[in-house]
Amino acid sequence: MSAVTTEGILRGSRLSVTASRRRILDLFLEKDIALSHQDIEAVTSGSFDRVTVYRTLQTFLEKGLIHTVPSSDNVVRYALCKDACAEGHHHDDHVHFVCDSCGATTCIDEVSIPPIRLPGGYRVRQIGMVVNGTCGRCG
Amino acid sequence: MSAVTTEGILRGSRLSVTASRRRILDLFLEKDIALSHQDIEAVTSGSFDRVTVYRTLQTFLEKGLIHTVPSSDNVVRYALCKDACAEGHHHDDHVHFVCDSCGATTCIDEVSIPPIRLPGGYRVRQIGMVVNGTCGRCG
DNA sequence: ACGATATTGCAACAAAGTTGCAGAACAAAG
DNA sequence: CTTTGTTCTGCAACTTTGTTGCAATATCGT
Repeated sequence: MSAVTTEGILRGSRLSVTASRRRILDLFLEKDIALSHQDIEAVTSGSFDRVTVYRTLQTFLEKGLIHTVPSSDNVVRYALCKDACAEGHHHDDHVHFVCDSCGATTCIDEVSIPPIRLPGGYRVRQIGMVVNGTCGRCG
Repeated sequence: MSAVTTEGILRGSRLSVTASRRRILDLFLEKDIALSHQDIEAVTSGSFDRVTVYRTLQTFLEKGLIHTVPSSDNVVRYALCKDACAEGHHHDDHVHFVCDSCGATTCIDEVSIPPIRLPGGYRVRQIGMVVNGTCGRCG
């Protein structure tokens, strides 16, 4: 298993390698937290068109490179998928953490979501879990 | 403990009782599912100004009458708080269910969220859980 | 280096949410 | 039931966020 690099991920995705894709993917690898469209815009400010960022995120989603993170505000955030994710079918059953202090959203891959029993009639397909609190850096 | 009524809730909230507030609160009680701004607009279509709906939801939030429900799309949905919620401080540790089929988001008060252990450094304040699947009516 | 294909930027648009302000509705008191 | 101070609503104008079509450009395999 090779180190996870921007180049490697892009090659593997069978997508054309372009400056914007490289840059955005770089950001995810470097920051290692979930990023919103706005976050990305703020950092790359003007290097690419707004539309390009939207489309890049959309493409990454479809190719299974990133997944969306549930949130209570109205902001969609995306995070890098780890190995187990494939196109269309996400292996996304890890806990997401949102720090009250620094606002960062991180995937906690070490902790998987506990099973749950629902009242009769409900059929469970997927479970999402978001924990709010303070992270190691801020606590 | 008295029955939960629109009038009762509004009185208790120390807010002025107005037509729009009564109507919106009615909707929550009647539907018993989480509603987005758009859902409300669709039903009340034009009875009130868009702005009034935004402000009413905002006010209800602040007074602790409703809470936001985490979701994976970019839509903020609100649900009625049960007894335990107070102004500012929500007792919101129940499971939310989103039906793939009918799209309804419901609060499952019967099931509380299992405790969880995070790696060192993290401090937990609140946990949110969203289950996707099919509900009793659709399954 | 070339040609087919995929990607980008632009412009225009649509949808979602916010703000200030004047007029209307409300609640409390007489 | 009327007055009065306060709160709420609707309007208009605006900002932000997200989408679409199309021409120009960059990418990739050969």
